Amino acid sequence: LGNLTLHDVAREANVSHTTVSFVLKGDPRISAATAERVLAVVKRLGYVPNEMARCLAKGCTSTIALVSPTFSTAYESELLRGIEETMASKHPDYVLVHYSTAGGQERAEALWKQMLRGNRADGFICLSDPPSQSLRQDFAKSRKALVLLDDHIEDTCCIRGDGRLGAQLATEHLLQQGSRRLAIVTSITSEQNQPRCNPERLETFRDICRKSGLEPGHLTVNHYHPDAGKELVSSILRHAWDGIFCAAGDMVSAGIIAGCRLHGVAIPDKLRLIGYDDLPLASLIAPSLTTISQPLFEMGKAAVERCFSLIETRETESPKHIKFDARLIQREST
Amino acid sequence: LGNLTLHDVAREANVSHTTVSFVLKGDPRISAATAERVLAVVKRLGYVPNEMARCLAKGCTSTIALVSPTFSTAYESELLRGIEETMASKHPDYVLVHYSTAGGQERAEALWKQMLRGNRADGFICLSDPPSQSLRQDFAKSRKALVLLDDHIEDTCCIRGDGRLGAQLATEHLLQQGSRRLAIVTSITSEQNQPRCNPERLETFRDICRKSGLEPGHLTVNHYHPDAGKELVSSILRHAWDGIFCAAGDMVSAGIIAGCRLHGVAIPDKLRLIGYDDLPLASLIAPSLTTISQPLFEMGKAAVERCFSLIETRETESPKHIKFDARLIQREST
DNA sequence: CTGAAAGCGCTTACAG
DNA sequence: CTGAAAGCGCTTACAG
Repeated sequence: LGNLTLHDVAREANVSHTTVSFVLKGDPRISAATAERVLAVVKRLGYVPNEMARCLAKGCTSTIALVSPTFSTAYESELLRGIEETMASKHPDYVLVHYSTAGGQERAEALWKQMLRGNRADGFICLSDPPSQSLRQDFAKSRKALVLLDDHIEDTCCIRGDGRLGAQLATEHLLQQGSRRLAIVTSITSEQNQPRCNPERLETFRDICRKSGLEPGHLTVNHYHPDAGKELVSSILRHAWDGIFCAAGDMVSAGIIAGCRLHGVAIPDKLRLIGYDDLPLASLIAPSLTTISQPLFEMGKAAVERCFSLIETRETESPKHIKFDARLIQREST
Repeated sequence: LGNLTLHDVAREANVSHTTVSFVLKGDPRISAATAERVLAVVKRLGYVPNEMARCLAKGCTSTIALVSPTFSTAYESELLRGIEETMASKHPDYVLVHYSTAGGQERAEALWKQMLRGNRADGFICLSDPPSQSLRQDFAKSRKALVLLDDHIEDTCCIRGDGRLGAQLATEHLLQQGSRRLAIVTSITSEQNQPRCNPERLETFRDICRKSGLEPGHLTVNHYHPDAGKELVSSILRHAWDGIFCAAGDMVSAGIIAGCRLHGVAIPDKLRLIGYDDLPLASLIAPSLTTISQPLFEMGKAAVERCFSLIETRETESPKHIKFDARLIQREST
């Protein structure tokens, strides 16, 4: 509706619309003089190509899609920053768009199909539950790049933190500090697009406990919110746990601390607590939170880089898995 | 590349590709029997229409764009939730995509043009600095819906919290509690896509201070991070402020509290502090934070609703400004 | 150095 | 009740 097209520019510049198209993509066949004239018209008219038409004709999109379970996750903040900044600095010509799979398994599946078949992006960076296997095959077929974060599926490129190391550091630290009744807090793996649990952390925790002759406890939450942590406290008291590895993250940990204050449970004297992620929050609450830190910014950067290397080389070789370090940040809660 | 098209479905179902298109959009002209047959083929083949082609042909996109200064802002979390959930429940047929204007004024401007002229969405919900006036005129011309959050530009539809009320509640509360040396903390309005300052909060704070015969102080931060708050503390001590209204939000407030602990400043005895936003954080830190709460979820919902009413009615009448309430949540910091 | 033509995969009057 | 045809705004061999 009143939108400028290539033809408007062409008419104004007295060339064919093909020439305008060539100028815009910098084709060397067009003489400098013509190019300059066309560019001047483009600028004067404020012409911007219609992306839809361009994509349809070219078959690719110049956009990368970031797919996460929700738009509003605090813990991913650094990860997103890594992704954003790497995109902006290394691939300024690409647009990064963010999709949320919120709304249940079915919606998520439909969204993946939309994105994939609707040809909405050239590459996909996924923080959500990974697409199903048949969808992944579609990805491979359609030669779209797919990078999974915090996951480990053999047939797909994955970037993740070292959950085994993180859990090991946390569990051994609790033992060292003298805790003997240990429990882990994880989120629940579920169909409903709810938080999922990192199995590496859980397994490692259990292994180490059992090797030490202890029976590991297991508590679960179904969302990453302080309230979920608060609600855990009565159960923690009932079982008399004295060391909690909150693999569900710092937000839930903060809730546990708040709940303990309400119930008069002294941290770290009666209960030691370790979180995961090292959010800014961790050093602000009282007592401050011992936690496992991952290089989230770097991981985001790596995801973008892998994504583009998949796009550029169209590798078909076995997908690379990249694992990042984890370290323990000790604070007052242990 | 090997992607299914309407023609593949048509061939398989022994109809014309027009018929398939009609079936897909539920045109009543197609008999139930034919429709069923076609739908079965669609399902069997796993056909999904190419969005790019569809958009090009239709001229609209079935997508709403959310535009924010970064993907990773904690304070907007509830706002985003309101937007997301309203989209998912009320407009499941639409796709919500999130763009970030991070990377400076120029990139932002280019992105707006891309989005607008590239025809990437039918409606835009903006949490960033608003597009320039000329861009806004382009929006009007191209009949794209534009809704601004937390802004107040006459020619455009805006959803915002009541900054005057919030500032009034905060300032009067500080005075009531006995503070006499008041300062406000705001972020900086800048070209660089950095945090911007809400002028209503600043003006109201100053007015009330002056009416009470006090000279208002003004501190600024350039990002919404606890560290920025921490750095403010030495300046706070130097000026001996005893009441701070941190209009820059709870994250910065949390940093001020942390900084005060380091410097041994007792809150609220020596310094009273009020934040803005009522993040989960506010009740978790120690001392817990008195703050101004806005109905962020509702505001997000309203933004989506306004956006669709603009799309549906294509109103040309004067744009509506909607203002939401603010209330004071008193906790330990005052 | 430049242009006419076909095609990307859809939608939608229009005709039968 | 169904189909042939034009068109959405680009790109890109191909021809001149």
